[in-house]
Parts: sequence; structure tokens; C-alpha cells
Amino acid sequence: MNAISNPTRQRLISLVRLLEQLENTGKTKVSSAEIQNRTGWNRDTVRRDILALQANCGSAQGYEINALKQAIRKALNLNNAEKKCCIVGLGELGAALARHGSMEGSAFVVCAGFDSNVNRTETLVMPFALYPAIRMEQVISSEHIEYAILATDEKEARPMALRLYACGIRGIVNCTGTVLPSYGDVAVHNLSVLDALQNIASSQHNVIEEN
Amino acid sequence: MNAISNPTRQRLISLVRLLEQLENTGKTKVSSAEIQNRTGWNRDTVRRDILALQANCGSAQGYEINALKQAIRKALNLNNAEKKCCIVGLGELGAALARHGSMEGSAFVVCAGFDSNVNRTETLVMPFALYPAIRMEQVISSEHIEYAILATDEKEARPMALRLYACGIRGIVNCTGTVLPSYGDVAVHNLSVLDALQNIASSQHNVIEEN
DNA sequence: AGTTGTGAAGACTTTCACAGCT
DNA sequence: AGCTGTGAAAGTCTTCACAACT
Repeated sequence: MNAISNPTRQRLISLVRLLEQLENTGKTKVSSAEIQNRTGWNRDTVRRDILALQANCGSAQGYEINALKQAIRKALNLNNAEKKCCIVGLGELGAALARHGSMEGSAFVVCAGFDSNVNRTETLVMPFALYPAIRMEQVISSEHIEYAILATDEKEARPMALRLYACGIRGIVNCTGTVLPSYGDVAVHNLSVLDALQNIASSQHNVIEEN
Repeated sequence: MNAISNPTRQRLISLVRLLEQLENTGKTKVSSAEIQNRTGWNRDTVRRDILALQANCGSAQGYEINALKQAIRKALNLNNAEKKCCIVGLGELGAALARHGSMEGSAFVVCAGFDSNVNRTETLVMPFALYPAIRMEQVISSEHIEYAILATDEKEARPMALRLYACGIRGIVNCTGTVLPSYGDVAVHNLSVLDALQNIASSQHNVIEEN
């Protein structure tokens, strides 16, 4: 029972999305070469990733899309009962992430939102319950919420994260600019548009210097 | 002139943010151990990362924060003239990213927004010019825009990306759910809250299975 | 005690090369 | 021709261990 490595897991998670998009075009088979075209990942790497699933869904005509999708979901535990999450911080970004909700069809459901501005929680209309931040620990515990999407402004990010660390949550997706560490059993994943821009720009800079 | 590796570059970019936050608390020195506490990165890795800068800003009392920050910025080309970017797709998410703008103080400036819905470009108020999507290629070229933040809905993501590939841009930060590859000289960085959630959840799943 | 800097070892990932199959 | 599956090689990254210094 080989564990699936981190890089492989990240690619497989994206691959599920790609497979869904390919299915919508009516395709039923896909080759590692086509996946390479669509994602930029080397085809050998793609085959190794799929091999790690031990799913046996490939043939000389390529992989069976539906079988592969199910195998990934099963291996990564992504088709189980709905995992509850909440959004912390209902500013413009938090509200956009909440409504934008590309979560449908996923194993996750947003079931609560918190903001320290009571005005915000009383006037916003969302398809889930909103609470003042002071009730956060209580609601997370009573509703058995496991994941948080953190979208406060930068100043509130650390204090809110410290509260989240302490209330039995399993993971945080941090959409604030503040860098936050994982803490004990609480996994943190930092997302930042600016970091992404800087990564692209500086990697191109270094490429130029190599020549 | 050793090139800086990808993992190192990503950490250094986040490290700059952390250093800024530490500076705001009045600190002037920081050790690799404290960086480990704040980020979760192993302290040996932190030291190696900083060593790659060849900046010589460490002593037995730790690193000089300001010198380290400048060294990273210089090595990664993050303090140069403003690099222009645009936002493609001005739905709720695009608008939030535009205004939320944690870009101030960075090497980037948003200077245009595009949407295929003319209503949107005419009624939204932003601190930069808005254009109908049909003018995208023309504006990107005439304004010398180098980077794009893609925030359309999923259906528009691929066609918009294909247009961006073709108009001389250097990089795209893709905030749509659609997986997009880098293409030629155009680097793409995919950002997804759902992917981040799934990563956290499935990594914890695998940890449990290992026991 | 603490710190950085660094060679060496270890662990991990990707890529190559090719067998076997359609 | 195409494809997957896979051992082996190559490449990359992290961690260990410790010298040198405050």
C-alpha cells in the first residue's frame, strides 16, 4: 500500500477536473500524451501518477476516462460524504468565494460564514448561515465543520488562524496575504495571486539569466 | 551563478511577506528557527534557501531582516519597475481580486480589466480602465501588459486563455476552475480553492491509512 | 546555550528506454 | 504507427551532522 506522493496527489486532483471537462466533450478515452498537451505535465510522469493508483484502467488505446476518474476519487477519498467547511471573513473576496462556489459536485459543502463585522453577517445574503465571528468556535464545534476558507483582511488573518487552530478544525485554505504555518494536526494551504504572479515573473527572469 | 530552484523560489517569495510582517513588529533580526515556527519549513531548508542568494546577510545572531529582504527581492527581480497586468473576467471574483488588490507595494500594477459583458465594463467602477473583451488583444499590445489574472467563469476560461497565449503576454494566473497548461513562452499558474481543500483532505486521508 | 554555513548522505521525483500489447 | 507498464538511471531536494563563531 504505497502512499501517494505529494506532487502526484496534486496532479491527480487537477486531473479529475480535466477528465470531467473531457467527458463533457463526449470523449471516453484519453492518452497520457493528450494529458500532457492539456496540462504540460510530462507523459511519463502522468503514467507514473496513474500507476500509483493501482487501478488498472489503461490499455493500448489509452485510459478509460470514467474508470480513471473514479479510481482517483477513490484513492484520494474525494467522493465520500460531504465534508463541511466554513468561510471566515466575508469581505468582497470572501463573499465572492462563497458565491462563486465551484464546490458543487465536489466532496465539500460550505455551511457557515463568519465575520467580525456584525453588519456584514446581518445584511449579506448567502445560501448558508452567517454568524458573528464571536460565535465561531461554538458553531464549528456544534456543526462539526472540518475545514475553513480564510478570507479576512491581512490584519485579522493571524488572530483568526490562531482561533481556528484551537477549535478542532482539520485544515485551512488561507486566501489572505499573510503567511500561515500548519500547526499540529491543522494543515494550512496558502493561496495568493500575488505570490503566483511573482513566481511566474521571477522564474522567467532566471531563465533569461541562464542564457 | 547557480539558478534558484523552484521550491526555493516559492519559499523565498513567501518569506519576503513574512519578513515584512516581522519588520512591522519592530524586529530587525530573525533566525532560521523562528522562520520555521512561522512557516513550517524545516530550518535547514530555510538556511539552504537563503544560502542560494549568496547574500551573506547571516551572523551568529541570525539574519538581518532588511538585508535579507532586499537580497531576495534583488535575486528574484521583484523590486524592478512596475510590471503591468490585467484582469480578465470581471464577475464577482474578478472584481474582488481587482479591488482587494494586495498588490500595493509589489512590483505589479493592475492597469486594465476586460469582460465579454459590456454591461459589466460600463457599470463597474475600478481604479483602472475597463474594456469589452473584444478589445483585449489591442489594449494588451498598446499598453504593453505582460501578465493576466484570469477570473472568468469556467466556460470562458479556455477560449480566453487561447487568446491570451496569442497576444504576447508572459504569464497567466488562472483563478478559474479549468486546468490550463503553460504554452510556449506563456507561463500559467493554476490557483484553485477547491484543489487546495482537496489536497488537504486527501493528504490527511493518506496519513491515516499509513498507521 | 544559541546561531550560520556546508559537505555528505539520504530521500524523493522525474525521465529514459524498452518490453509487450492493439 | 500508437499505447501502457516498469526497471533503471538521472536529477533534484531535503535533511543530517558538525565545524566555526557569538
